[in-house]
Amino acid sequence: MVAELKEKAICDICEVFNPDNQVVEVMKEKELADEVVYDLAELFKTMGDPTRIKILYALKERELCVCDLSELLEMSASAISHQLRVLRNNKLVKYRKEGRSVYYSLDDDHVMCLFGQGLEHVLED
Amino acid sequence: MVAELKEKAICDICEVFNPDNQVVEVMKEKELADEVVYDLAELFKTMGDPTRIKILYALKERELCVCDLSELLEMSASAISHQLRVLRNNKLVKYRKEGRSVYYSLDDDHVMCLFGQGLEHVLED
DNA sequence: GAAATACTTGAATAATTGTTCATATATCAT
DNA sequence: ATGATATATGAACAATTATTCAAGTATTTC
Repeated sequence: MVAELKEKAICDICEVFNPDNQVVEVMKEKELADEVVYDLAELFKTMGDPTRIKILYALKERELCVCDLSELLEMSASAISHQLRVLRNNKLVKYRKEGRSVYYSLDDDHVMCLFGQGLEHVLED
Repeated sequence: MVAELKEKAICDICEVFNPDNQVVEVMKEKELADEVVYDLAELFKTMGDPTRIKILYALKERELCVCDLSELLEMSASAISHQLRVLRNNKLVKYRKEGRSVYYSLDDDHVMCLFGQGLEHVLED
């Protein structure tokens, strides 16, 4: 059962179920296209900051506005807004305006998947 | 069958099979411990550089020595060595000495898992 | 309209980072 | 020992980055 799924898996822990997925193809390539390398680096760099990690984690269940995040992380609204822009530019969060508030939420599931995988690495040994 | 596995999953795409895994527990927490936040950020920051992405990807199947990597990426051995140190410090690669060469390889599966998840995000839309 | 609130943005500054260059260590061949 | 090869490391420099501060826009309330 598990073996069956593993056929298309990149590794034992993280399974990719989408059968005709580009990822599997790209991972088989000998060299990565420069653009892919650059984009990947940008993605990881974006997740490579404690403030942004906290923001993403805070958004894991519910959407929050800038001032919610500002209070939660005990940082200025300006600092939070700057970081949200970085997250937005890298498609890690999306937003929704309501009155004078702007509500942010995670853009897709990949973010928390990466989080989980990262934790696997960090928590081991 | 898949549903059965999904019970313990963090998200639809990336499955965590280890049943008594710390990750699942940590992800349920409201707040992340500062140390975990910092370590996660360090991990992602480490993967957030094109040169290091290329090194990791080059090591995905076979171990390589510094001068192999140096030729492959067309960079000085010094630059490669500096980056390998960063990767070593963050436990993303391990090494093995043989004569005057030092062979580097990926430290564990998580690295390529993160890669796969990262690609999922980068390649979509 | 005026004041208040929520957020964004640009400039400035301090801190961090990637690469280069020079130098150092270790191993091997002669 | 000497010279050559493979790697590591420290200092230096340019480039990038996170936060702060001040000023800007947009929306609501009075």
